[in-house]
Amino acid sequence: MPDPADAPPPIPATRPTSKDVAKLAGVSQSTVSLVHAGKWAGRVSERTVRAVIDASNTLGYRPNQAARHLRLGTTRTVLLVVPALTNPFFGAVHTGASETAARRDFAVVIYPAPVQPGYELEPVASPFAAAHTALDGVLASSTAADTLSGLLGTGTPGTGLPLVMMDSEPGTGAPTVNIDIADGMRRLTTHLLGLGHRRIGRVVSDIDSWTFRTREAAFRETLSAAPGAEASYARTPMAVPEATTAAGHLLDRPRRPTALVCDDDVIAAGAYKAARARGLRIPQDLSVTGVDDLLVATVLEPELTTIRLPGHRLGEVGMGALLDLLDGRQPEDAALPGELLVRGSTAAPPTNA
Amino acid sequence: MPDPADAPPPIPATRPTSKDVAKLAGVSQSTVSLVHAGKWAGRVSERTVRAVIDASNTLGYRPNQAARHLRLGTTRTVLLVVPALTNPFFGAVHTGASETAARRDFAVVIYPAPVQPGYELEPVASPFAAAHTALDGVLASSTAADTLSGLLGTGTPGTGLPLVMMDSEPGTGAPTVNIDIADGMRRLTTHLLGLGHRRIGRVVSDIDSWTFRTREAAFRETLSAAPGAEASYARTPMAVPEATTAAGHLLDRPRRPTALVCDDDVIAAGAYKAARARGLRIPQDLSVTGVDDLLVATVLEPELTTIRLPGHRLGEVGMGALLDLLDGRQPEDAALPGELLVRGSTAAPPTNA
DNA sequence: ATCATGAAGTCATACGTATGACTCCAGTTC
DNA sequence: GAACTGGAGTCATACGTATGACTTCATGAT
Repeated sequence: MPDPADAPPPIPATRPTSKDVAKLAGVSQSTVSLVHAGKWAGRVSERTVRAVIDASNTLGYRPNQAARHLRLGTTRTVLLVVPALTNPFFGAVHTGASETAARRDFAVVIYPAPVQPGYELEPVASPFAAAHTALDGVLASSTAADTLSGLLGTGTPGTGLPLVMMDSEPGTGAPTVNIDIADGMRRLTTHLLGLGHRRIGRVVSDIDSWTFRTREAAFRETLSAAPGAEASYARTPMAVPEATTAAGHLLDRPRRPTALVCDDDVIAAGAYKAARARGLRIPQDLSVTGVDDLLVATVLEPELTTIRLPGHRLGEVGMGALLDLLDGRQPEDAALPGELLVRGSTAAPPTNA
Repeated sequence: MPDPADAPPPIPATRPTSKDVAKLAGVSQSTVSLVHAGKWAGRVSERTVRAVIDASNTLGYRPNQAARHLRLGTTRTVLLVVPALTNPFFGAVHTGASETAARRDFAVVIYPAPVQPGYELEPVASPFAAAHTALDGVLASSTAADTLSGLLGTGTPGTGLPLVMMDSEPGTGAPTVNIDIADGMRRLTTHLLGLGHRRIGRVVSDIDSWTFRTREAAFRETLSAAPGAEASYARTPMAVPEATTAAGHLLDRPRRPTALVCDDDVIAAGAYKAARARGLRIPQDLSVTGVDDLLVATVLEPELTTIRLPGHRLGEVGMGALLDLLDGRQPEDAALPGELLVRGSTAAPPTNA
């Protein structure tokens, strides 16, 4: 049996720990921890700090997150609940949110939630519950606040999870960060009324959530101020084929609307198809508007008049509010302005209308 | 001083632990752990199991993830690296990936990476490094494999992280899961050649990655088999305005191409704009094709002939491969078929061409 | 010489779980 | 009655970190 002292120094296959670094640097594990936490001022000399850093680098040491999570009682991970990432708007929200989170050393886990109708509890509950205890907070979008907060359950003690809602009814418990879509919708409606439109069709989303209720309320409120103005309605899922059908119903009415105000750009794309199928020219025979300013808005011919929603900013501000909440500061409800973009799809109604 | 025995039972504000459950159920902490892990067969009687479950429910107990991560040396969290979530294709990839992950109790953290040019290392490295030790593996898409694997560093011992690449050069280290875009591109090119096109313009992405190199290689290979066929090129970022300009250059050439084969649907949307600006009708004067089958493909008029990429499936299969890898099984390289969708944007070239 | 002071570290412990090694006991077998 | 068996649990410990309490030592003040 060879002398063990002659054996090459054992290279551990496992990830190095603070103890390994301590041994190499000739200090205690505490010191390593202090250095890595940046809390060594007045406790560790600069020379020792350098030695620890050098040792850490040669070993490729990274603090074990699981251990610090356990010790600190925090995971620096938050959950982002969005309806579907296949909608680029929520891609933007995520990007904004995780940039802000990263800046404050938080990770973001996404849970894409089924949208329709309201919220299915089952599919949300299970992966969510699994991650439950590994989360510090939740940033949720476009959903019934009560369902979600029921899920977060302040019922059982110590179970409540800090929550910020995006695009949701303010004043219902959780802090909210919204896009001021009411303002945008008023400006849009005013724009159409100013062009002379009086018979306006609304192609609305079949999702019952704050943002769509608000869009409709702002529309009606603005319309009611214009004498003689009237509205007709069609409801549709937010997909092109269905929206085409829904918009078609409005266009087939005896007193055809001269403008279609759609709840988002995808629905507007359907409206274009319906108009085209009936030989109606946009904007000469029919004005069309959307909401979102997605890629399709500028691909449509003519380009779509729409309200640009600041998704990226929404994510930033929403995440900022959540992180403030986690720091113990109570964030104020926020409302971000949308922007009316007037493009080629709106014009004065035909004179014979 | 009142008798402490008379004080009401202290209700802890903190989350209950397995110890609390144990006390309530009158068993040891070990037993609680065994029950929750489902490993009690032959070690705990059914009556006791029920008692533990009841106690857990009344207290609202959830195992602390940080503690089990530490104990088990695993976090059940993987990183998904994608270029940008604002591209709905990657939204689909994420959805597929996280569904598969959830089914096996894994969480997915996204890191949206800057695409251009190649990969910036700095921005990737920092949030990534932070999460580094909290990850079990990485599923990465569309990037230079060497940059990323350098980041994952098998250099320092014990630092390597299991990695699966999507849409990347096979055989360069990590297992790959790709879309067989070469096959799709061959079919697409054959389709155009069959219609009679011989002068074909290529509007290619300026990103240098496997998928785009492969598209081009398959195109050229197919074209070279057709006598007299020739190709012209324009390079562009994947955004509508730039693509419009690039496609315009091709259309302004003396011997104008009769078809434009674009590297994706967004670029194709730009080609539509360029054609329209020059009074060219699609498909009578010019055929156009894309790749992806995004929403825009069916919004364009006429609808776009394109290759549908199974993004959702890519995410599923990619995540499956990664989880297999984590289980110690070596996954095989996979290639998923794309689907050629012939729509209204392709037809025979004009006879006078 | 004695004491206080502050710098530079180390010690010991707790976070909550999972699990291999035990113990204990009621039957059973010889 | 002794030895064994298997069921039902418990014990003790380790995972890697962060941090309040402690120690040590040199310096300067008294």
